[in-house]
Amino acid sequence: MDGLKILFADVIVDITNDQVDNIFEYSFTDCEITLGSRVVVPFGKREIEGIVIAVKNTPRYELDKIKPISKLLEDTPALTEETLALMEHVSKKCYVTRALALRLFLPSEMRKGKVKEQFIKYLRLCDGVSIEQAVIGLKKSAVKQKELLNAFAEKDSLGYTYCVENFSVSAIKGLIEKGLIEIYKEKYNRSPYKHIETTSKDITLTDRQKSAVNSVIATEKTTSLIYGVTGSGKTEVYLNLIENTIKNGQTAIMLVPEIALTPQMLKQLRARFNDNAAILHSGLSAGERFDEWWRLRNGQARIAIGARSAIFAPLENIGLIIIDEEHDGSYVSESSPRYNTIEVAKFRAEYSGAKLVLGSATPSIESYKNALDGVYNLIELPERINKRSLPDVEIVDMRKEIRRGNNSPFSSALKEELQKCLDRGNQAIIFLNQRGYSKMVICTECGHVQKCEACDVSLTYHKEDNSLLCHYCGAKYKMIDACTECGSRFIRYGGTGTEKVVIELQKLFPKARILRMDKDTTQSKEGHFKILSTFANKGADILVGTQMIAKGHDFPSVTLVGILDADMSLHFSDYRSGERTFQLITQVAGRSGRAEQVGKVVLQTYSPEHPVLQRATKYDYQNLYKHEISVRKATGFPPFTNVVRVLISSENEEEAVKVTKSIYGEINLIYLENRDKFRFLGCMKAPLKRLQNKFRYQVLMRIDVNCTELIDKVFYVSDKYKSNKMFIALEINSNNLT
DNA sequence: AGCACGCCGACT
DNA sequence: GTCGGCGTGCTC
Repeated sequence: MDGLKILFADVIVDITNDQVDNIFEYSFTDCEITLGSRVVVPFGKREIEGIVIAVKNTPRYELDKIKPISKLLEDTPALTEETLALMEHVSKKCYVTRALALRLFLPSEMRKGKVKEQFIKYLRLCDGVSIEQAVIGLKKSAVKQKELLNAFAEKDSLGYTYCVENFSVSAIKGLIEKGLIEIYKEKYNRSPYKHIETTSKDITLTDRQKSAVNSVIATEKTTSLIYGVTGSGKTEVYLNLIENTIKNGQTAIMLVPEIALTPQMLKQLRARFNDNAAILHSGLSAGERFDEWWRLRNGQARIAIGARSAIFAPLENIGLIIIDEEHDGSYVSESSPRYNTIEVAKFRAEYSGAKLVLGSATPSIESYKNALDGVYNLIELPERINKRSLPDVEIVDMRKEIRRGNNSPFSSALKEELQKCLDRGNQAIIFLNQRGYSKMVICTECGHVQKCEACDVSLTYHKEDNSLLCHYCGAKYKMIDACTECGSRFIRYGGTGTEKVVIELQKLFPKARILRMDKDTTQSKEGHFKILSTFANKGADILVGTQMIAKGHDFPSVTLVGILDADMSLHFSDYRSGERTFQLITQVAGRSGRAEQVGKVVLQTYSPEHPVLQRATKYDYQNLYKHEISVRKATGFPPFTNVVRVLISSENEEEAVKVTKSIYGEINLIYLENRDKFRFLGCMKAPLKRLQNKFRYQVLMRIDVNCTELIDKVFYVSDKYKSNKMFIALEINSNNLT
């Protein structure tokens, strides 16, 4: 019989090393093995997990060297033709091995194979058993057994544990022995955020929302950009689009910028689509993520929701991808593979013929340019629902405050507004982008600043556990009581962090209940969710927090937002600092006055006349865009070029310098041949010149867009220098070049 | 990534 | 003389 016909498979083994970034051939006869199957293969002397990326009749390799596949891990192939193609794409675009790209598609717990499916036991009547007849057959004394049998009149199956609690083990056993009932197992899905209540409100779309929905459906363009002010009801548009997609029998991906935003989005999705929505993000437990992943893979759930990594959701027949707050920096991965979520989404959308919807109140300069150029379908939602006005933004000049002798983190204007807000029983949000107590610890005698031993950065004082933390490498030191240089006991704290703000606020408003939300208070499981729901349920009056409170949360009672350090991001030497600052202010401001009451924003700054701040107070995105785009065109920055950095790091500084010079030399040759395509080329120390004991150098360049082949060349000349002591990384349009 | 092979320093 | 350091190379 030719059922035993030998087939051959191209396999990617799960080893992320450049030297094993090859396709290995194996033989098999098991017809269950197909494209995308996860398998175990012999590799050298070991057994390694791998993925089948092709199946064929004839091998490329010499027959006697081909080993057979050891086993098939799951019957359902983990990847599909589409996700395999995407894997290849990511591997090429991000300059990473296929094995590393593959990991994006699988829940990490699936690889080591540790997490098992969980089963739950149920009881049901055996086939052909009638309750009435069975009850007659029982002895009179078997009261419990009779009760249990009768319980099946209501339901076909009962939970095993439920029966044990309500009847008894012996009753169950008795009935099983008589052949009347049986135990069966069913897969149990550990579903996250079970306890969140679903708010289902019937919503009628406004005309503008309706036409937005129609426009996305009608356009022949793949990508639509919904440019809608905060509170313009973008979410409702999304929900309608998803509904439409599901009705068409297709699937959808919905991305939000932060894990913290998934519960509230899930709430709305569950209200509309029940358990048709599955959540995918790193905040879930291993088991939860595993189950949610499989619910999507086998079609039980057809809507994937999550932060950026959910773009790799195992869905087939995708009809819609939504990226909310598309301008957000979190959509660009900061570690390898350094993928850009929007780029990945475009690939998936084009491959599947799906629609891609980008939504933002402050679109990225690049996206807005694409929309104006007609590459994207532009949809505008210029009005807030119910025509509520955006909150008033008041700029406070902190230089004047200091001259007046006010050294506290709060201006008198902010204090007044806080008082008013609290008196009225409303809630306030205080935003500043610095966690800990103080940014640095300085000796007043010799001026020495405490630094991390492994990195070239000052340490942040955390009062809560009386420690000094390095925010870059995570190192923790004991707080000093004397300067480590001169022994002086006079130590000053420089730069205010959230911890200090809470303490100072508590002094000013002793009766106020204050919550803090930053990386330190959200470490526990569902930590974000707990803090946010406490605040939403008015369990606190003031919420102090970093970046993570800026995004998308809806707190109807918040009428005041204080931005303490609007300058922080403004004076970064980054071409995007203006754009980022504008986005941040608009976003934080959007937290205020979401219900009936008019909101207020107090923006504290040392440069009140700065045009970006001026435009931000007027929500003047149009002029911000005009200004930014002309500057970038003139100076050769994205979206007209790509900023490419080759980062060279090593514990040996001399070697790093040597390699940097060699790489620069080689890139310079490329530059000389393509002068017209380059806007800049230079090599220098990285802004953060030492991190985790490694010295960091960089070759920086800006290359015209559409010249990706030049970036490829840069990669190949740089990558040669990589070794186990010399780290080389290529970054394209990275968010922060530290 | 591992594991084997291979070529030079300090030990019973 | 050997045990063992980790540099280099290979895995279908």
